[in-house]
Amino acid sequence: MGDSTNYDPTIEPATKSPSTKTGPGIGPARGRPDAATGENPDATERPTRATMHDVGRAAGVSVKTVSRVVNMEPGVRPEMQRRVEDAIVSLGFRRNVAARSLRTGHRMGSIGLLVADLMNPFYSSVAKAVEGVAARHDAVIIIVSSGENANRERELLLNLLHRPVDGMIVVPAGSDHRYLEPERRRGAQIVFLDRCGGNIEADAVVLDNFGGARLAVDHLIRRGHRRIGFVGDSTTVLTAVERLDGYKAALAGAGIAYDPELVRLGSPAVELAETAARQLIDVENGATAVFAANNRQCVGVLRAIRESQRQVALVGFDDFELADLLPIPVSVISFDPAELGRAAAELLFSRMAGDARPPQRIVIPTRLIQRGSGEIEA
Amino acid sequence: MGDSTNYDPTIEPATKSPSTKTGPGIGPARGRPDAATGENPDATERPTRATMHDVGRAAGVSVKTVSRVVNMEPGVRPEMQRRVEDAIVSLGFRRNVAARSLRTGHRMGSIGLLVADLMNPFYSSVAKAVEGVAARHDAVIIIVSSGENANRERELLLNLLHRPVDGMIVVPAGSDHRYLEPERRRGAQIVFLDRCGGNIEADAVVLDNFGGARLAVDHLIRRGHRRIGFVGDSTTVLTAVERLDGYKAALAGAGIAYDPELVRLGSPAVELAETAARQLIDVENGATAVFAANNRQCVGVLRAIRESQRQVALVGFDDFELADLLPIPVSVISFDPAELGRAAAELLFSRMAGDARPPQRIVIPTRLIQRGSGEIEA
DNA sequence: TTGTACGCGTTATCAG
DNA sequence: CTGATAACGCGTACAA
Repeated sequence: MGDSTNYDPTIEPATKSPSTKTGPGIGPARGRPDAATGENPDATERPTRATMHDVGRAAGVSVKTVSRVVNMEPGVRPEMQRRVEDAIVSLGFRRNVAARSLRTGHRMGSIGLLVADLMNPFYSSVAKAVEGVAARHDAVIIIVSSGENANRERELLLNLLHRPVDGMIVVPAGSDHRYLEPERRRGAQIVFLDRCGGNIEADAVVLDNFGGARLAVDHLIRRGHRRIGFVGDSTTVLTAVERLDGYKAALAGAGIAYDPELVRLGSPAVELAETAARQLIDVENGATAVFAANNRQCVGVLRAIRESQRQVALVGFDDFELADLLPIPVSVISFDPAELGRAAAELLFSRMAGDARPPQRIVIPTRLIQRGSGEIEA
Repeated sequence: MGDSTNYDPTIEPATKSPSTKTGPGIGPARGRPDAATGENPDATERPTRATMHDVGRAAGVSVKTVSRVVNMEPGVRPEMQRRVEDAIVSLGFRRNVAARSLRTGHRMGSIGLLVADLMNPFYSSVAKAVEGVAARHDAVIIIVSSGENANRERELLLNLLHRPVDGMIVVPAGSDHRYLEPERRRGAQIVFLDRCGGNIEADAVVLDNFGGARLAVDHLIRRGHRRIGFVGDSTTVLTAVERLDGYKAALAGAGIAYDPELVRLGSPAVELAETAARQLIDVENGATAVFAANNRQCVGVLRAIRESQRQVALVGFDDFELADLLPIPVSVISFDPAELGRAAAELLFSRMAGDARPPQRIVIPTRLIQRGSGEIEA
């Protein structure tokens, strides 16, 4: 799709005037650095970017010397150095990263970050943390979002890997990443975040989903609840499975039978979660407490509870701003999303620097924050 | 800074084994496509990425034919087409975007997006919208954040423009962008978002800051308030000035004297805004209402009001999630951040496609949403 | 219809 | 210490 809207159309030539340099056409132009050492008298405007050749010509040196200065290689006479540096600033020269990477193998100074939804604060925090680490390594991040679509994820991943980027941090939507095996063999560095990759041995930085969910449900059970609802992602998402397992384990630990009627799984949209929660609490013998397995769904459940007449306890997974300012402050399983991003980014850059340890699996701990909503008694 | 932590160190050679192809060293290697048409018997693993040459060799055709297939140019015999396509999938070949752009002028299929803070929902929404438009044009976005630092902004901007990217969307932190003039003359496309660029004639997509602020304060005045506080950004930020002007205009329209004591300007950090708001309301003859000029500061004011004993009216600029679920639902000046991002991105892509109209200035309207907090009477 | 010979801007090799 | 020159992977005249 999107072919007709591609901005790489054939109309371009009309816009761009034929380059004023590099000679009139084919053939070995600029073979000689132009005997005239002074200014160039022909051009009133310079439509093209300055290259190392331009800098060299302006400074009266060869490209290699310019390259040496730019890359801070040793062995350049101070005077040359200064001449080149002056030319660089006066021409506004900057190294072309694309051309550089072409030559050196692959170091674009960019890493890819694939998330599900940029607007989710969880991913924003991750992105910010990743960007921070990247900046310290003089790299930038290319962010794309899959919208939880496995096909799109695959397309974007392969696209980015072949741009190429130096490495990738991936919050996977799909569950089968065998297609990345060839890329990894070719040296692509990939770190999974929040969820492990499927059918692939790769680094991953994840949360203690099981433990966190168990903690939440244990807490509700201790408050006397026995009919505890679960609103979470579809089980195609690994984290959802783990959180559901934690929920089940807590119930089992208290001798409470698992009731599928109290479990609602679906896409992490606020509206859907709200509907689901309504079905759990606004019924006879409904849930007296709900565990919301992610931040979006927690908001949905919150809205459902507000509309309802009943006092329903709630614990969410993933903290959110203003949770403490609500009429009934929301208790949550909390962790630091930035920590996830940071850990993943550090691991990635360490890999790119040559770290060849076997695939790591880093688990970020979670903890319970009591604010009121989870402390409502049954 | 960051030199020592650069991940482009000299240790790399140890990691990468000398390429198994491209011949043993200097000289015109691969001048002949290797008479052996079948498989290559030497390598047990392939550490390098497949190139068009590899595909051509595997399919028994020349690079040009591969290029034709890849770019869907006409004039390739169906059989060739199939052979090439088979080779492409079996080798996992993808066009190297960097190399391509090097040749064709500059079309990296990537645009830069500079924001102040990725974690601010406002910028997240913008980023998501921009990414959506970019995706429809088969482009990706490189996101960097300035942290409201003008020097860093300049560094990042020039860095990105010389990577190169095809275009940039910029939420400026600095107030002087003359350094972008040369870049623009060289054909760089730059669209400013939320705030206009300084000392430069360029496209901009902005909000009706003046009108929105005036609307908010008018509303409070109509409720009988005469001591209305203002918490906003430092006046180095243009939007802050405009919103302050709107505030002043509303006061003037009602014959209320402007009192600098009621105005607090500073960085958009929640904690700072909270402190500032406290100074406005927890004093004798303090403000009975507050206008918070951005979403972060609104949260700060909210916290201050909650801690205070007094009933203080509040209107914020920029809506936020859960505003309607708070004990006193927050009235806001609302607009669609996604609309800003969309408009800026569409304009940018239109420019890149050759649109040469004079610089545009697109203003996104704002409106008041009444929820309760702004309707508290004086 | 297909292949050959460049050149894009940079880095690396090897002579001067 | 410095410079000529060959790649890197791809697209484009032009020849075959």
